[in-house]
Amino acid sequence: MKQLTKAEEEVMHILWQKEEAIIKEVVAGFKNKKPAYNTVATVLKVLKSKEFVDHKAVGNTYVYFPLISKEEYSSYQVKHLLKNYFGGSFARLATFFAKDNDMSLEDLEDLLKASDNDDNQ
Amino acid sequence: MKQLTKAEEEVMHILWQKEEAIIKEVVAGFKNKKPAYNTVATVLKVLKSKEFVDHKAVGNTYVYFPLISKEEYSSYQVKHLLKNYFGGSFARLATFFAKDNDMSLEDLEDLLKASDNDDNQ
DNA sequence: TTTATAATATTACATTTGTAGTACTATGTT
DNA sequence: AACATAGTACTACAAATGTAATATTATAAA
Repeated sequence: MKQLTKAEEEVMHILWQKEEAIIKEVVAGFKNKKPAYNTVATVLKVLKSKEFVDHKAVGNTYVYFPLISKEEYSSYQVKHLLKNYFGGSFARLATFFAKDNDMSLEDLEDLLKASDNDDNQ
Repeated sequence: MKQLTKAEEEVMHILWQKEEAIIKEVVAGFKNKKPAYNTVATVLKVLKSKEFVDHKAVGNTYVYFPLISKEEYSSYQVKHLLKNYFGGSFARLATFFAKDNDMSLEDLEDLLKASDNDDNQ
């Protein structure tokens, strides 16, 4: 799987959230500075060529949808991060995170236990 | 902080590992296909302009060294990942990781407890 | 049926990235 | 001093990325 660029990632986040959308809706999905319609169209064309999205004809327009789920891409990202920065060890990442946030490992375990009881988030 | 590209990231990993190095040593640090000397020189120039590395004159040559530690960049990466893929929640990342690796949360906690006793890695 | 509207397709162009050849410079060797 | 060697600097160029203007096409309205 290829890495998403910044612009591509933003568009994907919108598509993941909306599940499917026409170009206009993707533009609308941008929070701050909305890019031009054509800018988004170009990014979507690239994403299509990379097989991250596809589109289907609906009425007289195209509806775009993700081919890669957010979970699949998340998984890829986590693996990359673990492999390249934490020697492939989740424990090492957890330790790092705890230290980086001034927590003890116990704090972190509590946090996990707590989330265990949550309704799955 | 800017994101590192693939080529830049590889060079940074070598510099992080060696702590400092002349260009030739960076080239030697590549595992498989070693890029041309000039390729590495160019990447290093970009990294210098982005303030990821700097160099100092030693004898008649330049020695390159990181300005950003691997830990700082790791921290940035983890934050990005949490923010964009796990709603900023480490617990959610942990849950995802566990599920993605067919582990229960208990397994994960055990794993953390075990690493707790390790010599810090 | 001309005209407006909404959509996609085509084209453009600056910047960044990836890769590297050639030029230049300093120093060590004969 | 002339030459080889090892290093950096300069230049080049294709591909990818980011951004978007303009052109074309297909309907909807007048």
